[in-house]
Amino acid sequence: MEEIMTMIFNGINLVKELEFSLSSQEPPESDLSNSLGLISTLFGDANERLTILLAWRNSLPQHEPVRMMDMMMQTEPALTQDHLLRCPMMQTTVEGLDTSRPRGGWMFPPDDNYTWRKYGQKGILCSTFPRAYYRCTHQKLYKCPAKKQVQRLDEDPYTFRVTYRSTHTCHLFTTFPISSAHTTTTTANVPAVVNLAEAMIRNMDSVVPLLGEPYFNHHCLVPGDDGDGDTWNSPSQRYEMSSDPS
DNA sequence: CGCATTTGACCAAG
DNA sequence: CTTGGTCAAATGCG
Repeated sequence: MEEIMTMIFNGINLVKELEFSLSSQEPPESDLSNSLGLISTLFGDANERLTILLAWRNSLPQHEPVRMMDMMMQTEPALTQDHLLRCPMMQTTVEGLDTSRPRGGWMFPPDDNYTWRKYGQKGILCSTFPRAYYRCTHQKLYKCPAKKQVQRLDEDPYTFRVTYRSTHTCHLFTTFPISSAHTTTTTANVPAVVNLAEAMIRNMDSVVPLLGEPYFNHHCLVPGDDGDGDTWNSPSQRYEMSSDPS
């Protein structure tokens, strides 16, 4: 939200500058066009982000989302979750999508308020893009077993599948905000989605301030009950790939 | 210097 | 053997 306000104020400043330049002299038409475009983009982006934020807030349950997530993960310690993160403005040009490392201008999938350390990356069969493996930064300190995989989708290079596994135990040792609010819930999966989505939006606001229209296509999957909990869900089978039945 | 990332090697499972 | 996941040395960065 802070970022949205910043964008609005920036827009206002631009308007003031434009007003000043108009009152003092007639600026070149190209400058005028640039200014107007900038202002329009800024306000447009702010509006879109505000709309999305409001939409998500309206869809939020009343419980505290982080707690919902924690509780769910603790009741299902072996749970694996898949999410799709859509990042339409990931890069200004589409070239270089095959690259595996961020360069200037790259925008990576929004994070989830946890700190992750990358420990591996591997090319995956039938997938153009490599899969990245992350574990919790506090794995050593707190024996935190949380891990995640990030995989860019062939059929939509702007979409990342993020697969979570194991629960974070690290925040039990930190000042992570834990309210004493009730944590009972009826549906286990939906709140996790909401939580992630909100986390993503928060992160978008703080990390990618000039990103236009961050919208997300994220799914939370009911994990297959494979019993041992030692296998990751097979994403390609758990997502309906409407366009590509690879 | 400490921490994170990169990347080839290694390993287990099928 | 192939494949996905992890390790760990090398490297980069603040």
